[in-house]
Amino acid sequence: MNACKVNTAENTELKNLFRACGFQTLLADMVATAKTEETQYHLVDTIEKFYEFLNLLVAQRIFAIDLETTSTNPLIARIVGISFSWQAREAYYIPLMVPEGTACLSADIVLSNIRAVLEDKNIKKIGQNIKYDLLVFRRNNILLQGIVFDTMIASYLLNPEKRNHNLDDIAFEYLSYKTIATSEVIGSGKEQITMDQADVAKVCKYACQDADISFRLADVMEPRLKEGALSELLQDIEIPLLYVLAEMEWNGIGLNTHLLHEMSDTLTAKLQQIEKEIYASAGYEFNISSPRQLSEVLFEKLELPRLRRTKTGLSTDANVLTTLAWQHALPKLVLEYRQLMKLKNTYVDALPGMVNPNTGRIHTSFNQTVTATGRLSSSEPNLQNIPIRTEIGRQIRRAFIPSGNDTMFLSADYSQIELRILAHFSEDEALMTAFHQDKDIHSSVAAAIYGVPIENVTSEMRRNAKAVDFGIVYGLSEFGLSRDTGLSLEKAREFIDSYFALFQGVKRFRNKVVDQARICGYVKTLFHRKRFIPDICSEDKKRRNLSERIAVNTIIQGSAADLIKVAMNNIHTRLQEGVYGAKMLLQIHDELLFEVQKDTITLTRSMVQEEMSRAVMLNVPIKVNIKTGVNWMETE
DNA sequence: GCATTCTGCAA
DNA sequence: TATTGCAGAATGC
Repeated sequence: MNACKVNTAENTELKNLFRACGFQTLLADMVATAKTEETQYHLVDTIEKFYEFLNLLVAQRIFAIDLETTSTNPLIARIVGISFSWQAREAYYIPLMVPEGTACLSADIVLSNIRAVLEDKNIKKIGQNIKYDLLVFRRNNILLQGIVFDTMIASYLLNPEKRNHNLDDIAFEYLSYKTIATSEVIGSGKEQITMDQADVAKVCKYACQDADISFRLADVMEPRLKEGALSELLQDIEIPLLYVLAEMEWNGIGLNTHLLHEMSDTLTAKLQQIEKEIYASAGYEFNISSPRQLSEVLFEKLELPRLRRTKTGLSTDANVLTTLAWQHALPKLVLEYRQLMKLKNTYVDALPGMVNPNTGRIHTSFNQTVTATGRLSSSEPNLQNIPIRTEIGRQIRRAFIPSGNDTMFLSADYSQIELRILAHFSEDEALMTAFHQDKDIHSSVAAAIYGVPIENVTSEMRRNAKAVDFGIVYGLSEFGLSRDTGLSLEKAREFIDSYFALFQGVKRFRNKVVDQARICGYVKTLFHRKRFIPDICSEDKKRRNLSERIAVNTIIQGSAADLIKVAMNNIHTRLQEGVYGAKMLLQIHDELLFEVQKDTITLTRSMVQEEMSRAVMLNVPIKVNIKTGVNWMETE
């Protein structure tokens, strides 16, 4: 049998996988391959064929669609071709870009003829990472509608911990199908497709395969989702959300690059100054950014105490340096240097380069299939970790600006949403009461633990209580708590004990979660998002403990993620009423940032407030704080 | 060039 | 030796 080409590394990997599953069969016999399967892939490259194709297309109620493009960035990409499949092992490819000198259908004619089908919400579409296609179509003034299935999202819901949800991996997992390697068709896959590298027939084969596989996957994955009670989560939350995320990515956010350039110059001057002081303090010049060279200075030259080790040497992280700062001037200088260098390299200097030349704005990617808990992630650039905690860092937020003088930012954030969800699940009397009475939750917890009236809670008491509240959400240990509060291990243990004595509902909830996880092997969120916890019964205490923390945290963090996704969908629907003059720009886990027309700001404010608060009914109130400002710093 | 390690930013 | 992420610089292969 002629199995497809598999490189050595992949081959070994597959064999190991099969061994792990107890299979002895030869690799070649196990895997269906592109080369041994009968497929009918049609190249639609003449106007006659296109009209034939069109006749078939308009008769379909559901099909898979896939775009070949010139770039991985949908806001730059141009369409190379479009593939369709509405029957297993059969697909059509319409090239829109071909080698120079070759004839090709006009993109205008093709797009204008298929537009009605693409924009018909009653004609169902399937895709792999279809948010991408949605954005590329939008650049071509086509508003894709009727999306009912995304194989990437389906794979994510079936196993959110999987690292790759690319089509090749999913096809192998659910269809035992080994695709033609992309590299065989168009090179490394990261390069742009140029017609010198690949002729149309090859691209056709690859494009048709993707649409075909996507179509077949939907068929296989749908029952799997039903089995896992995940269909509603996909249809009611994730698929509608994909449109919202595409809209947010499309909108982008304005950046005052001039301000950032000024900040960069200031930082450069400060850094040079600190650098000089560090060299003077050390006695010689070295690379401050190199942990290895720095530890040589700190621990060999200056003979400062060696506080903590890493895998490869001595740690020089902020904790270590803060402790060492008591004994020597250098660690403090390095801390300052590191802080400024971090801000400069990661934000101040990097962000201006991410501005899209066509729109003059920053367009992040919101990834829907990355986190194990159901949260979104943001990348290129990550706009979910813009500094806020230190004054100098916070200044960076001033550079994020609304598009014009008639617009402002509006930010809306959930107040203590994770603890409210904890109160909801645990039905803890004390916690529920505190929220019903709208008490400051950390002060309230401090008052209970220290046994003082809430007005007598000191800032230190509150700080410690806050650390425990965080700890509960993350799954706490006395070590972690003592590390965070500076309390002794003994004190930290006492603190935790008294917390659980007072909040017995929380204790019961934790035990219940762990028991459930042991029994079914997974935990579920508010909207039935699942995460498997295979190590929950591990013999290894460390792994077991980690699994228990993961179990508790996933329910809380994941439910909070579900909740804000529902709110985003509902707000998006409301915004389409058209009376608001507002755009959703960013989601930062418990916060939404909007750009709003000044004259509709009151209206938008109350709508956002309403939709976020009523996204789901908990047994405690949901509180939302809303602020407006002329830049992102002013809305904090 | 690519992967790993350390570091540090956010919720 | 607290949960989830992304990214830059140094470093090693």
